Amino acid sequence: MRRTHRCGDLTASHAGQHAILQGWVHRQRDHGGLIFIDLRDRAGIVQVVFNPEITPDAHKVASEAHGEYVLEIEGPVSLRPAGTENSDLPTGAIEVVAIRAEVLNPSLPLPFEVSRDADLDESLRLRYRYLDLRRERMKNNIVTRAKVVKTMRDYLDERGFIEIETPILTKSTLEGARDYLVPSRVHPGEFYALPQSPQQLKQILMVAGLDRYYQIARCFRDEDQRGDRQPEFTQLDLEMSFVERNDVLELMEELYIRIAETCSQRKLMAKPFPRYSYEEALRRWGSDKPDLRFGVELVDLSDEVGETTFNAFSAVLAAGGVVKGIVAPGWASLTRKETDALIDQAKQFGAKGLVTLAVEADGLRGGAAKFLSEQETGRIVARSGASLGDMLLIVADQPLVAADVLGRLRLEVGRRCNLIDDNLLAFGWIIDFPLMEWLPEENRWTFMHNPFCSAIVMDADAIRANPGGIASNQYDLACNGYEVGGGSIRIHKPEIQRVIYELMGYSKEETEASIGHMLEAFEYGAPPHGGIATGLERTVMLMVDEPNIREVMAFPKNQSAQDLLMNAPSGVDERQLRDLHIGLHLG
RNA sequence: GGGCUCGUGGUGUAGUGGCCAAACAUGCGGCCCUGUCAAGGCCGAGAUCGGGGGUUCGAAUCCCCUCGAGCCCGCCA
Repeated sequence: MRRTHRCGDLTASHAGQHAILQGWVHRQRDHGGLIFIDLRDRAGIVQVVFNPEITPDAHKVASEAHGEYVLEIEGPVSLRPAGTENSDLPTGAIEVVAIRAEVLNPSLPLPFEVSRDADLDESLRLRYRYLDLRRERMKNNIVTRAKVVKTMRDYLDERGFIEIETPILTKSTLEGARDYLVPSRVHPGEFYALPQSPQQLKQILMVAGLDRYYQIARCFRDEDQRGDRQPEFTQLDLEMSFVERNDVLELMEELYIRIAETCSQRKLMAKPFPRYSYEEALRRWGSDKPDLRFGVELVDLSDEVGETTFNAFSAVLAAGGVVKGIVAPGWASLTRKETDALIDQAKQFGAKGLVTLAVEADGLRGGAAKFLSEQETGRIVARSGASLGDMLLIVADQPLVAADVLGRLRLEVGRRCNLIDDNLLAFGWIIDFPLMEWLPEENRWTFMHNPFCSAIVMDADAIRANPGGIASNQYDLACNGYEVGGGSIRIHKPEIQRVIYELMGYSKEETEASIGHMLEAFEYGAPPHGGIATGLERTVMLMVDEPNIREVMAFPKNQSAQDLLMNAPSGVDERQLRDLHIGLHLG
């Protein structure tokens, strides 16, 4: 290797050393006489100075170099002349005085500027991802991601975990997201599925006695994109034998504290992480992944309007619903148009409507105000703690709907009122989820977390008798409004596992076809076990304060699941399809 | 599948019916310039305003269709 130093590593302590550097032209400043080039490599930027009177050949190379040319330069590392130091640059005390320069490779004019942090069209960035990744912000994100992964590996290794890989070509599951399928050449008409997570195999590893497993696991889900969702993503997946819920929680909490303290500028809002039951999280913040960085908690106003003649409230209360609200500070000044937009948003979130009541000097203003008695409005204001100039946002609906809609509106309020401190990481555990949830459209039960999650009371008859009322051993890690991860203490007794599938509406045959291999494994001395999986990208997003999962992946796909750099997906050769016994029926 | 927002020189923006045969910054080309660090100064090239159709005396601007992008809802054990 010819290079002697990395550009960004040079400091005053290197002064006097002879350096050979290789890197990219970040910027060039041509003074006609002197030329300055900021040379950049992964470590950073250093100024190189070219003097035409001393080294005319090197100066000529520098004068022809443009942005992103790859240069090799050679010369002494020198303290800068007094008064020309640049304190903004880590290498600003020194410069390299070039005595020789060579263009290793030129660059075409760029489709966008690497040396500038600008908001660019994303399809352009993705098409030229190799240029995008040269930008400071993206480089930092990718480096931080590597640091997070290394922290995870080091930490789990210290605690006796072993990293085990599980197959990428695996079996399709009945429940969950849509699978990515891979046709089998050897078995016509049969398919592998890419794993949505290594869930079943990690449990089988526990049966295998491997005791403490982890994996930085790639997962695939063929669902539509979101800001925090990609078709393929990475999880920290782990599983432990002979543990209880608290063992997993404490293990993960210590890991995430270490990650936050070593990989992020942001500060932990609380440690240890607070724990809230699912019921409390929904009641107070309207979400099972609440953003705990700000208040604006939900208020139950059902009692305050219990006797009301206002039909929108009384009808809902009579049907077993609730009337709940939040206080938006200062929103009494919202225009009619803004208020209408808010109501539309509430409807999009699933509410039948939204009652807005502005707190003004002479009472409450809003469409519903005239239907409420003075006593009622007085009680509402008192209970909610709303002050002059605030606006009450009230939803009357079934408890889950009201909580969900207000939870989303709460985030909107937090954002728009600048109540959120960007510098904070507010982790919290959400525990005591219900084991199962009723699907009215399908007339059956389904699991809340995954079908392998155990109940706190592991009694087959009790579960059968009241599936929705049984508390489970599920736990989620939430942070700043994201679900970072979730896990559970699992079912390790085959007869209990069968009850769950029975409640989900599967026949004995369907159950055997789907998870017969696991049920069989559990007959051979399965240890009690539990684990968790957290999203790596979401973790890194939180550490570097990025709002989008694509910013922490080297080569993400766009909103329509395309890779714009490689141009995937793409058509394939007829011959490949024949080999796979695939015929196309395009609509 | 649905809703919302956006699409103007290479890039990022301004322009919301005539003042626009489109402006600014940056990048690009040329010239000048020996201590800059987003170097500076002067000159120049570069856009049929995503595409198609319509309304109008007149359209980047209004309407319809279409393509593309992003965000959200549905979906996501």
